Amino acid sequence: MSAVRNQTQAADEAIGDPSAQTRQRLLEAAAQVFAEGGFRAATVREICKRAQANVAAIHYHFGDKDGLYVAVFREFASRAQTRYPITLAAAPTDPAPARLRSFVLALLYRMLDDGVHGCGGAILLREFVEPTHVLDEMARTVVRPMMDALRAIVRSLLEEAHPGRTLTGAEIDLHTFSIIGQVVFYKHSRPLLLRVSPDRVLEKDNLEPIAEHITQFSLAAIRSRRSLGASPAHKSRSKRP
Amino acid sequence: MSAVRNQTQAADEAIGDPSAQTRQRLLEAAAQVFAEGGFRAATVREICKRAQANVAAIHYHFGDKDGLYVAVFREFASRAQTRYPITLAAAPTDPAPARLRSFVLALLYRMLDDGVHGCGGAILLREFVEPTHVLDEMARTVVRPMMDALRAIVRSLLEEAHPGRTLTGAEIDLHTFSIIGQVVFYKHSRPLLLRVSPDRVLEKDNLEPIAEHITQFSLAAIRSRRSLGASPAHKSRSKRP
Amino acid sequence: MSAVRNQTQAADEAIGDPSAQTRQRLLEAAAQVFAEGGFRAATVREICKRAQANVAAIHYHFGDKDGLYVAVFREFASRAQTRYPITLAAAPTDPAPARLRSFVLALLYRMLDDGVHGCGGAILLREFVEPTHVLDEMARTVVRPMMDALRAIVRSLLEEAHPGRTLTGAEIDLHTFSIIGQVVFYKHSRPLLLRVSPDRVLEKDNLEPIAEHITQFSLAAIRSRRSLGASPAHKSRSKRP
Amino acid sequence: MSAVRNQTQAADEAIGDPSAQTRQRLLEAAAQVFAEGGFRAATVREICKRAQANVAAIHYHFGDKDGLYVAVFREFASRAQTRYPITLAAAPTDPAPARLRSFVLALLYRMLDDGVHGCGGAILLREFVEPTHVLDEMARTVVRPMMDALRAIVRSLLEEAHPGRTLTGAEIDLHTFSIIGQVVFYKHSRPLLLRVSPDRVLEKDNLEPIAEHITQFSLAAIRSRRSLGASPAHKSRSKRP
DNA sequence: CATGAATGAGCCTTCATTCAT
DNA sequence: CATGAATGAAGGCTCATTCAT
Repeated sequence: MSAVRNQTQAADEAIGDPSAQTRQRLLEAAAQVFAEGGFRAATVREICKRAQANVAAIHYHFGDKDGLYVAVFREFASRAQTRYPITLAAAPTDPAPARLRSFVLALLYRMLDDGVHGCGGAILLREFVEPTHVLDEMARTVVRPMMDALRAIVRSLLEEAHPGRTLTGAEIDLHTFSIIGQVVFYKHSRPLLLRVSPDRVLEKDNLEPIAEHITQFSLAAIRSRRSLGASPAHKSRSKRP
Repeated sequence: MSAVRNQTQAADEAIGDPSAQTRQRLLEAAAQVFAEGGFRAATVREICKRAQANVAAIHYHFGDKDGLYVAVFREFASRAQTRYPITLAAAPTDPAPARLRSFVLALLYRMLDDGVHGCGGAILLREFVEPTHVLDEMARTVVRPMMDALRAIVRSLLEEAHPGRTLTGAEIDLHTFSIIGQVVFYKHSRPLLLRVSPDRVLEKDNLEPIAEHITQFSLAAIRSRRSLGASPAHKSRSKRP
Repeated sequence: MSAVRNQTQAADEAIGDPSAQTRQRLLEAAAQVFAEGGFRAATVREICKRAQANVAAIHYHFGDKDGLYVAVFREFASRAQTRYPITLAAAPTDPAPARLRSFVLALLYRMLDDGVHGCGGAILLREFVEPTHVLDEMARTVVRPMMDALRAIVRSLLEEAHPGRTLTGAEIDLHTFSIIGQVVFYKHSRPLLLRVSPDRVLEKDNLEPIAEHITQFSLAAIRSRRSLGASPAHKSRSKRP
Repeated sequence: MSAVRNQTQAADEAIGDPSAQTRQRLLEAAAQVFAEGGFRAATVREICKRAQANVAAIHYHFGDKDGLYVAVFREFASRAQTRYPITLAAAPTDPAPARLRSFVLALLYRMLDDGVHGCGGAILLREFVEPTHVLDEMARTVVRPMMDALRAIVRSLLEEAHPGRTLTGAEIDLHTFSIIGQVVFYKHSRPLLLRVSPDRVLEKDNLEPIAEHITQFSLAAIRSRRSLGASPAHKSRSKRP
């Protein structure tokens, strides 16, 4: 472990540094392999073969397979955040609906395109199924800020739609999840969609209509008189007026 | 493979048959182990130990580890369908909103209850991340009928809300996915919710409020004048007030 | 580890049991290899090759390399104790000098011949240089009883030689160590003896004269008036009367 | 190998030479690491880390790991001989008993002090267990002169005790070994002593009493009438009163 | 039929060593 | 000259699978 190169040290290196190049090739190859078969199925041999590096290079640069995994994860997380900055999608002064649209769009783009070859998302997805400690990190550094941003948007929208109404945390959360759920569905259920509705699989050319639909669907729901008419409590099941 | 016992043969056996009992114990144990660590991480030794069976028993009953996996999958798929029959959730004659509510509720229950009986859901989830041929089977026999049922409900609702409007397949699909997405979010993103909003993780005691929210949210969205105002085509990006 | 076979279970097996045979071959081969290069240098592959067994057999029978090592150690310790029972070397009623002679003889025999191929001693020796937890076990089960036996003999001899003198523990220990030291020298320093005095290396044909010398040397020392004239304390360095 | 620096060349360098300093640091660090875990367990990386030198430095200064080992060995052998010159322990004109005492004392000091300056003794000990070609060198340059010195002392003592008796080489050797055996026991069996008689482990504060005991014990034995009563031949086994 | 032992491939890791700077 | 990166060979261990009973 002590042989693992200092991360900042590595980051400081010029791009042209041959060492950094190997490190980068390793990172890219690992992303692919991890995405294809998961952490367990991935073999360092396969990764090294694709990166045209020696088996020992991984242990030199990243300490061990785990270290490589974490490095890949962070790499792709930061890339996604750089390319599709969710919180900056819309100016904070924009009206809430525009910010919602920006949010949905950014999230969809990120899911479709995240990472250079779309591996980042696949790896994240695996974390859902078999969480490791990197998921904790992701939850803290990526997901929570993102959710908080959406919560703020949702709160604005609900306050506009229901002036004077006091909003509970549960109400805001449920609306937030309804929006996120719609978006991530296209990522999570992609293998299924490929099999039952190949035409609707999220691609570049249908990303914007899908974003528009989700935005409108959600705006309509939030603005409806009913959206808060029913408290999240049980009595909500009684017939509506 | 030639040593694999004929399945119907096995099914025909009396319940009391010790062979059938072993088979069943194997199935239960395998479900647990597969759910806990995934196909790859699961070891036949661990499964056999829990099932109190011999290492070779798996190969006798199921041919190999793969065969066992498929058997487990089918077993739990059929169980879920028996317990929470989604298509039968509401009488076909019920009004569409009631059928929607039944659908959402059944789906949530199924997702939650999978965990109770040994992780059928967890295993299915893994298929999303790393599809095998059993996912094809699932898509055909389980998901497609379920989606078609929801599509029918959505169609009814949209027709009620927008009489005279000609609905495109895309419109119906997008609405359908918006509903399913909201529901499955609680399953797919559970590990994340546990980390960022532990209070909102789907449990028995908040299942019904969640179902109610999703139903109301979706109904409001569908009934809104705007829900179809924008066609799924690109022009939807024109500025709205 | 859980897969390691129960030891008593293995011991109960008939000698003819093929499983026990493999186990035994493994044990013998391991003894050789461990003796030749030490624990670290020994490779399971080499051991298995010599035992004509598969690499995985070791892990099946002994859990891991460590387990095999411990098993080898115990095997040879118990063999040595069976063949050259030190405490039984002489009847407890024999005169102390005879018991001393028996002790020395047994210890020399054991060192020369211990284990089937003399590996047991080599392995024990390595423990001295690089102690592992098996040395603790050996110290408890083998060395301590042996030393206690010798201590008793020494005490008898000293009491005979110095009637009325109160013996301290230190006095007895120092004499005990002087005897053991003479004996084990032939084992410990064998590689050196081979180089500087090849004629004196302990072999079967000179074992008895060596034993006789050590016995007489020690008896003479113990019986001498001076042997206790000097207390082990510092003042002992003053000139003797 | 061709890259290995000439040793005299290195020795000729001024002390202040950074290259010589590195070489020295490497030597010290290697001594520690070799002593701690043996040749095999020692890694060049660990040695270089402790010496704050580059991984390749070892190969530059010593050719390879083996070369380093030999260098360390020679370094510490010469140091020991400088500090505790055994053959010079007593003036050749001193009476034999005094010379014996000096010898025993010097040997004990050497064994104990090895540990202080970084484990020359520990490394030597390992050679006993797993001799390499450096042991040959040691036997020639260190052990043989030392043994010859003791042999001379023993011969003097025996001649004093048994005037007129013709001494055989075997007789002298056996007595010599009996003395050396007593001394080195405290080094060789130290790990065992730590476990069975922690109070008697050789330390600075009990070194002199131990030396005194060994000296007296041996003197008494040698001077006894019996010490040569039995020739090293077989008839020695005849019963004695 | 069912069991315990055996098999061989493959994985992660570590190490001494060498090669371009 | 000295450095940091790269190399390839093992090593211990695990696993699914298959034999003989």
